[in-house]
Amino acid sequence: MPTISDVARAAGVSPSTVSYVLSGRRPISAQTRARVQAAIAELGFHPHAGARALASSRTNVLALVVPLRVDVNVPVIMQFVTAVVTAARAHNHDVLLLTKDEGTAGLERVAHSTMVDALIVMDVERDDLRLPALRGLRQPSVLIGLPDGAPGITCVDLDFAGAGAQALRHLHGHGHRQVALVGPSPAVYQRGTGYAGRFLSGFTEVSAELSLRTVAHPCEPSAAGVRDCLARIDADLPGATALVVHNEEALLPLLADLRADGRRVPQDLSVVAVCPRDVAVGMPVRLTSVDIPAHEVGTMAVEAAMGLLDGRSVAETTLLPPTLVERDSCGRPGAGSEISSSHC
Amino acid sequence: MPTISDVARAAGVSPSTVSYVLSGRRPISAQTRARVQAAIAELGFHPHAGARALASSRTNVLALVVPLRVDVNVPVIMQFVTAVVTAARAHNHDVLLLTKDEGTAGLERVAHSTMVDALIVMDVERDDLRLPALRGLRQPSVLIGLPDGAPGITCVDLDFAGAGAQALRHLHGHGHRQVALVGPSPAVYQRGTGYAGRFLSGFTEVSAELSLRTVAHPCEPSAAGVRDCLARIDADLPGATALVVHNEEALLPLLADLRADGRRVPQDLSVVAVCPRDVAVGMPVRLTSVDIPAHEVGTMAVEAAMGLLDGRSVAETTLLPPTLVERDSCGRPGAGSEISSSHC
DNA sequence: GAACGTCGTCGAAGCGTTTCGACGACGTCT
DNA sequence: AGACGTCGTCGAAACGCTTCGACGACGTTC
Repeated sequence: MPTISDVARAAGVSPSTVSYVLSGRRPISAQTRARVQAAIAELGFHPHAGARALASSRTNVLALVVPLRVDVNVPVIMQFVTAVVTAARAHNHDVLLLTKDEGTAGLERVAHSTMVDALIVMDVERDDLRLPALRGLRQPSVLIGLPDGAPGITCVDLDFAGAGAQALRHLHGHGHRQVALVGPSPAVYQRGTGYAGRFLSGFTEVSAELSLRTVAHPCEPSAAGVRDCLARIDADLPGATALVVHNEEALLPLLADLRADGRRVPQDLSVVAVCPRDVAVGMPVRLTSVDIPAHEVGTMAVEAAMGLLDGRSVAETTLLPPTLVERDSCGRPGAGSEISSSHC
Repeated sequence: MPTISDVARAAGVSPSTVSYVLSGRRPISAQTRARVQAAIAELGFHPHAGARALASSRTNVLALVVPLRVDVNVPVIMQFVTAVVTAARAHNHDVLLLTKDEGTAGLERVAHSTMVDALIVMDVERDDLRLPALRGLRQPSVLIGLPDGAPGITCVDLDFAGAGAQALRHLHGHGHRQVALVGPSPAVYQRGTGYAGRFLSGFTEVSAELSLRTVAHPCEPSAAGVRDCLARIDADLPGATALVVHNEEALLPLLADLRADGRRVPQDLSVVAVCPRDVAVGMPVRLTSVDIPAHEVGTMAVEAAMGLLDGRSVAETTLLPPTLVERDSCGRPGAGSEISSSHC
């Protein structure tokens, strides 16, 4: 492995000059620069990351903390991850993957040993134990999610309250007056993950504002859980003409159940999903959906981290506005009754 | 941030002594060790990763290359990832996440700049372009998958040929003589990912050996793709009494389709799936399945990497034997016909 | 033409570890 | 009692880079 001194010797300059060619921190004449670059190419020189980190106290590595729990939506997480990795690479950074189950210790380990320049933390809970630890670190951090109170840490997330509101307003606009919310799994609520509650509160507010009849039930993301949840909805709000489904995993079993039940979407029942675009499009019925912009959120989180590292001022909280895309799963209530099989 | 010298001063010893306490590479008296450890704890000392890497040429970081393509099975990938991260942590290593789309360049970047001690590469194709690059690195690598030929690189994977054979033998044992294979998406075959072909070849061999009538079709993992695939099977092998499904994403739509069609599992049609256990169990019908042991494979890959780093000798190829678990989706052909709705 | 900037380069001092050789202090063996 | 190991510790030299101050060599400016 050639070192910077080897390159310097080959180019007939000093090591510092090579360093300045690499970093661009001081002007170097075009000739010298060319010679140095030729030497670098010829020798196949790559600066030693550790040496660099030691001398510059910059690692060009970001830590990303992912949940490995199974009750979270794996494909969505993967979208976040790829977005973060891609965005980080665009800023010449790499990503060190930590799992949430290492908890506070993991964060402190990588931060204290100076393995990373900044941390991005997913699946943040409303009152997350890791927050105090993050505040104590020398490195800045960015949360994907929105804990309670003013966290004093940069946060990026979808505006889930707005999303809940928008989904319901859309159905109201189509004439629906009785709507049920199929929420995430009970475990998500119990854990105190903020987005579930925020979505629900947006939903509930609009429900009150427009005087709608609504119910909301969490839903275990299994065939049985879905059946259960639908049964409860039928019991509590038998006149429901539309469903808002904030539970990606439940989507497919739910649609299957409805079909097996002879309830057609959208003729007998309208559905608005909250999920990534590709999921909405891949369903048997192309679903009208509020997008979960994992890619944007992940990218913004990295941008925020870069901003913090560069000393730029960064908004403490960034909530991305929801966008609802109309597809084929929403109709007017009762529109399909004349052709539909009856349903009590 | 305290340094090793600060610790040494506080404990009244030299920095090298502190280092030896930390690494255990030389004997240190119990007293001294205690004093040093007290000082470490008191000052909250954490060795600087970069300095360590520079001095020892060991980073304690593994690179993990994941595919971020969407035609691969995201939850399974995530299982590999968590297995690798967990196993790596158990060996006091961290994981740097690379995406496959950085290709050869990404591998060389992290390897040449000495960011990692070893590389683990997922989604290896039969004739993978990255293989020559990996061979050229100073760091060892481990493949998850099995390329063609003797790769000269350590490989770990499930024995997919054995899995295909086992699935078909199981159905044969239940009396099935006409069986269709629902394969992965065509993209997987085209890409040359080895496991699809290996599974198919195991399936085909047993088919010939037992003189069964079989067909095999790839299957796009969408509602439409599944319908399509089932239609083709009905056309090519109308007497099929069982399905082997080597396509996790197709599973749910497929079962939904069958149900909508009035074909009950297992009374009218038996199904053997190839998928992780939790997926098989979470389906509307608990599926008899050949397990995809992502956790084991990921762990083994890390163990292999550690072995290589420690200079132990490691088998070049490790194929994990498949395990089939019986659940509720296999019956005898025709067993349910007396109660079933007729089906041509 | 003297004073002053700017530009391009160099030398050297770190950055915080690990590791190798050295070296007392002891115990053990003959 | 002398030679010889072993044990526990130290000092110093890397490891490969960045960065700061310095310093010629040139234009500019009055």
